[in-house]
Amino acid sequence: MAAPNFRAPKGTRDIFPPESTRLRALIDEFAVVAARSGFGEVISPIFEDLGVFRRLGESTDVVTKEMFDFFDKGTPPQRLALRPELTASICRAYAEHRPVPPWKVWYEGPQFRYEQPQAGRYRQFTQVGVEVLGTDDPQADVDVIVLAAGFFESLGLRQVELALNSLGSSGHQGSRVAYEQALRSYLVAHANDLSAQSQVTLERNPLRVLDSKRSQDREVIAGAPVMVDYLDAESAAHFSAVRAGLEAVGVAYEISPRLVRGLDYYTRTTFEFAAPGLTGAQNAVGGGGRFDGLVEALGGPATAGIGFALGVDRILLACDAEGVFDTPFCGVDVFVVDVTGGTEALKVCTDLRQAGIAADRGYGGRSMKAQMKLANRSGADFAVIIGEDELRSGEVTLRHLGDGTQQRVARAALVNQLGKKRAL
RNA sequence: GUGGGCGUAGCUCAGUUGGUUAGAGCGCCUGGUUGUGGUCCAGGAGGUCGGGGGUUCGAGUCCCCUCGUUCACCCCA
Repeated sequence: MAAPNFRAPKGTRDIFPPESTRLRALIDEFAVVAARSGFGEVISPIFEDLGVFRRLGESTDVVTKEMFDFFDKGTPPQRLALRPELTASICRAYAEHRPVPPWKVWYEGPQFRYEQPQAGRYRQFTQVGVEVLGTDDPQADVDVIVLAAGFFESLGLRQVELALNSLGSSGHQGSRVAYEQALRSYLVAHANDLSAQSQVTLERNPLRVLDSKRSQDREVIAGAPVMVDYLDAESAAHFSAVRAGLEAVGVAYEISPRLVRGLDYYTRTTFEFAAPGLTGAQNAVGGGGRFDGLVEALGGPATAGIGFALGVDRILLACDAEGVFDTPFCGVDVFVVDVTGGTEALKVCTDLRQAGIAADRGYGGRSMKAQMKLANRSGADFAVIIGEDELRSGEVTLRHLGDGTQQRVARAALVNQLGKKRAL
């Protein structure tokens, strides 16, 4: 392969049609589903003060080693970072502007993590998500989960599995603290049977050990105390209300007592969507939970929050695996072939486009044969052909590219004709 | 950050134990007479074999480094 001077940076890629069309369609579908549940879109900056993301927790990899951070040109320079996720940005926006709760927002866009790329894992990736701030009503949790499940369904995905857990309340009196202590002492007692990596993880955050996929750790983890047994009364009630809500609307789920999400801010409800159709280890297509302390950690008022983020790139892979959500058509309706110099194509295309008909034409005054090839490739149903004859008589030839039939049509009647044919 | 696989035309790939001007299919371009695509036929363009260094009379083929990619760990979407 020739060696171009530049390539897309590691872990990033260029997305061309028709894949880009499909990605856009997926985001559009999400926008429709979210709006239907009363969510409005928030467009926040792609970079933030590094401190915003520091609040995600100093024991998370996302914060400690995966941040794309840099200094701006101010005096003194400000330390900024490309967003590794959007929940923190949304909470910062809430703390800054104090919208009236409950604040229901959805978002979409690129996020950045300096990781080792892999199938379904990029340094720049796209997520869609929602957050509800300002209520800890368990039915908000349910609404949010049902929204995600409904979105998967609207794409045609059938095999997405929902795993549910509660991490209990955080804070000094919270049940999470009691559980962490119990878990830590259990794991410490069995440390000799854990893998070396898990022993390191244990120091940092015992909860994360539950996430280990190493076979060596399996036995110890299986015997570990379970969060659900340590829930305080309030958290337990919240959890069973969420479960009751899911059952009321018929959304299937599985309690997954070892589901630990990677970001430290999660409290109480946590959940994850997995697509078993995806090969490899990257089969989580989305996840979320409560982050009741995050707004406060960012300097805002004590505010409950619940939300999720879905990985667009992985969802598309899951759609491929199930053979659903086909790439939408991304061609034009009509292709104009002009062998009289091109000015007629210019005029006809302009007329068609003004009438709302997608039209394209060839450039460079190529032969009719070459232009017909372009017409064929464009995906258009019709070719409008303009030669010297048509030019003289004020007509065009309208050719149906499917069956090859064609007819002469007066120039003035073209838009009308096409409108009628397209309606068929 | 750690380990394994891979890296030949735009795409998917062949390239014998290192040996003459590096190939195929698809795609692209131009033709197949006088204005017509999608099928068919014939031509053509396009590669310093990811990049750099080394071994050798000679390397796409061997060695080292590097970059990218892929799989796994880690982590997460």
